[in-house]
Amino acid sequence: MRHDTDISVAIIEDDATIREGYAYLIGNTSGYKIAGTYANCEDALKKIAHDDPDVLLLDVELPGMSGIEALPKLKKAVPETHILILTVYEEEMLIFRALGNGAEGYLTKNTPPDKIITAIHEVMDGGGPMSANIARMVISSFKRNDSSPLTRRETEILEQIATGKSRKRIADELFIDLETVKSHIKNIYHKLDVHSKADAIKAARENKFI
Amino acid sequence: MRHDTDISVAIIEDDATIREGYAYLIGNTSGYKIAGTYANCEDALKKIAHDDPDVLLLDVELPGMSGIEALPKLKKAVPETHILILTVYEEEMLIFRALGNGAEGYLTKNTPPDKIITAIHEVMDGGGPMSANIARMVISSFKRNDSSPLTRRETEILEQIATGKSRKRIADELFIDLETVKSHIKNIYHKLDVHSKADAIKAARENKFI
DNA sequence: TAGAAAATACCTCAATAAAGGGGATAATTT
DNA sequence: AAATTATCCCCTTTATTGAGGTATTTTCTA
Repeated sequence: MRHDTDISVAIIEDDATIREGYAYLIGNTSGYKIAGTYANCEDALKKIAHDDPDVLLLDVELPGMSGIEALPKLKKAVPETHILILTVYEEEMLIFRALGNGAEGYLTKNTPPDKIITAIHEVMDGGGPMSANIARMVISSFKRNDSSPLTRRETEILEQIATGKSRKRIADELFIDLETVKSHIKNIYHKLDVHSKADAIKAARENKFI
Repeated sequence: MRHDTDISVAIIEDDATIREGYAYLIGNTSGYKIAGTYANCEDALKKIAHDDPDVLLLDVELPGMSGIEALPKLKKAVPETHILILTVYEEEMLIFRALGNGAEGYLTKNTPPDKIITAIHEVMDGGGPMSANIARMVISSFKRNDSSPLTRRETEILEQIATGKSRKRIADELFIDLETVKSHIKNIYHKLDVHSKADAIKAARENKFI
């Protein structure tokens, strides 16, 4: 039985078998209906405003425009639609680019059917469904390196430098002398074996010291 | 029945009722056992190395040392233990500080018992269990503002500035003239209504333009 | 409680970067 | 065709940076 309150779902996926599989799964789940299915982003961008789905399942590797490239355009076409990435790719770069471009969830393709349905519901409900390993990667991206060579004060000062503040301003805000800040920076550079602000920030970020 | 392969769980929670409730739940679930329960972090830090749990459920609001302060010390005491935050607090600041300090999951206290058990298993398995709203906050933290006033090039240059690079270096790396970079910066400052690097970075970060 | 580590402050120096102002003209996009 | 974006050029003045030192006080921690 179909209701007006059914959650409408659209799919962008180039593999016809997979696409129809998902459509079959969702179309036959009570409370859900299919608003449209598209084999590529170009096609989707033409039709999606009319179909206006509640949730869009988006593949990232597609012929033509990639799912990630299409994200901002899709967001513009259907701002209310919740976009859920559904892909085999698990590279950090892709995940963070997808989330940065407006994806509200990220599932890998080994996700069992019932979890996909749950995720659709969750994203509608203000959640951020992620596969377990994706969630761990996302959490890891926050984690500081607990064996940093920098002292607490040095870390604090390098963080301030990374916000673009001048040494003078940092000194003022930390209520210490400019010369003290300069000493700390000197020590930071020695420890990180760098000779410039940019290199220090780069080294510290790569190693999660800041 | 208890096995050597049971997942051992410890709990730091000041409310005795809640603490014993969790202990009862976990102790009576097949495949799980309680390694220890503590009412505060000071107490936990004394005993946890001996109890050596696989997973630690950690409250953030505690008398004495807070859970977040204790995180690095706990990590040091039991580096192999997976730490799962279990709290009523949902402030962004707390969440990001907890994850930055080594928490591998974040659950709110309305999480039903079966989900807590699942989360314990998940964190052991390399996942990053989070309550739905926490996951959304975490995902949102990655999302760029799609109505930035900055052009693509301006955004790119401001990102480079935020890495601490000099204008000259940015010009070299983008294969454009120093004067071009200066023009872009001029326009960025105008658009963001700021008069310095630090303020531009701050404004852009706050508004998720970069 | 002694020694180590961290944080603090001071000095000099040359080189570079930043910020603000004024322009102009290609190259894209819409 | 108009608007936006990207590019390049000139000027000035002040502020910042990075590198070389030394030295004191405070705070851990073994």
